Amino acid sequence: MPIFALVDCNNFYASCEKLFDPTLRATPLVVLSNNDGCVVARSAEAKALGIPMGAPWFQIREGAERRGVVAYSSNYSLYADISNRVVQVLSGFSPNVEVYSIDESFLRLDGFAGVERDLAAYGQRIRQRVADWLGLAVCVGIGPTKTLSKLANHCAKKNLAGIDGVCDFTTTSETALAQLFSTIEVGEVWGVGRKIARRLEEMGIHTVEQLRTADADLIRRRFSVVLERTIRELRGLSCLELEEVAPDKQQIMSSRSFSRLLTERADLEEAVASYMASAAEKLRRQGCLAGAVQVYIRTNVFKADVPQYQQAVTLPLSAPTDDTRVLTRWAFRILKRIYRPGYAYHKAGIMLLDLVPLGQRQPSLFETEDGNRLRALMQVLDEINGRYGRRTLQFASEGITRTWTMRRDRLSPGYTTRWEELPKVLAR
DNA sequence: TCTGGGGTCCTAGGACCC
DNA sequence: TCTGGGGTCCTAGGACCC
Repeated sequence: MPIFALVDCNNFYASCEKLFDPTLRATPLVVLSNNDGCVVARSAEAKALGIPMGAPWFQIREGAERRGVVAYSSNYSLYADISNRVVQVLSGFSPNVEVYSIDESFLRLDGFAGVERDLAAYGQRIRQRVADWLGLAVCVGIGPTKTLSKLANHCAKKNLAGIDGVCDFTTTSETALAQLFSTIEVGEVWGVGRKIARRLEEMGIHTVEQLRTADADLIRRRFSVVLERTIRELRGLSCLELEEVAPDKQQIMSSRSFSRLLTERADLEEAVASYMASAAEKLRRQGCLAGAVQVYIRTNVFKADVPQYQQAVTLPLSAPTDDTRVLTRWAFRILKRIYRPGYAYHKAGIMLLDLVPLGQRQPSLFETEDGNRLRALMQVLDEINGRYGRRTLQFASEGITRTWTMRRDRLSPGYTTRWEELPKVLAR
């Protein structure tokens, strides 16, 4: 029988911000989405004050600040770096780790039950080491399936069945499990979102236990095989495997809201060129070529009183490519086609689709350029930017003054990723 | 003034094939 | 009155996750 552990960092972004600034230790703190838009993470203190997840910051700012809440812009290079360190530590506890998201990893613990006195104690050692080495709090959920380990993690966080942040279902009796699951809302289950939860409620299924004991065939017919699989996982039958090697992306997207509304095509071109540059870099890192490009632009959907417009066009390429210049050229063509003067644009995005690995490239019959030379150029570009920082070398089309880039008014230093921003320790 | 970004999977339906 | 059977592929839309 497989055994999964799900390790999840508590209030991850907020905790990262507190890590290098001890004065924030007891401060209610929130982290904002790109463009300083919405609350996407809250420290325990901010949660205790009732700051809602996802709230637009401009709406709640005044009240929150009055109560001492401090807001930070998202600092993804910091979070990504800390995340990698957490994974490093976790790799010391299991040979099989799946990095599920920036703040969650699944571990296989099969066989450990024979060696360890009990898995909950092992979970405690994981918690202790992450706390000692990184200063972060994590919770550990353990179960015979991924879905159950997720649920165990939920219980550990809410202190439902776990003691001190660890909850192990593998040693919980069937009766105790049934009793516990009767107290948890069905919406807490991994894979049951708002819509499905509502439909289940209409069928009289309110708790995890009711879903677990529901008629799987009926659920399959009324919903889908996905939810049926969830039921089997809740019953302890493992249907989802550990994915240790992240599969290649099937599409790469890059989009941002602007810090101000844009009306000129030239400004939109700068944004589209910038998004394309970063998407194409990701594409090359994955060793793939894009077979199609999509560009979209839109006005601010929240402003009902101004003229609205949005348009997206996808263009298949005659030959797949990873060359930023070629991709940008096509993106500009699409932009030219969908751009309408007279609107105030709020957001643009690009997508790279139909990705194929380099080795499966189907050359065009009419190809004349030397592909290797072009590839070398992109390689040099990526190496320089990888070594000296993003946009050390950039395309002129990405813009120089770039007055439209997203707002990041409260950005913390790159504590672990920029030499000039390393924290200083002053000895006296 | 101000409302995020980036993904995956499944299903239904239409077009097409023999 | 009555109109087959068995498939594949693609796309759009909807659900979910973080």
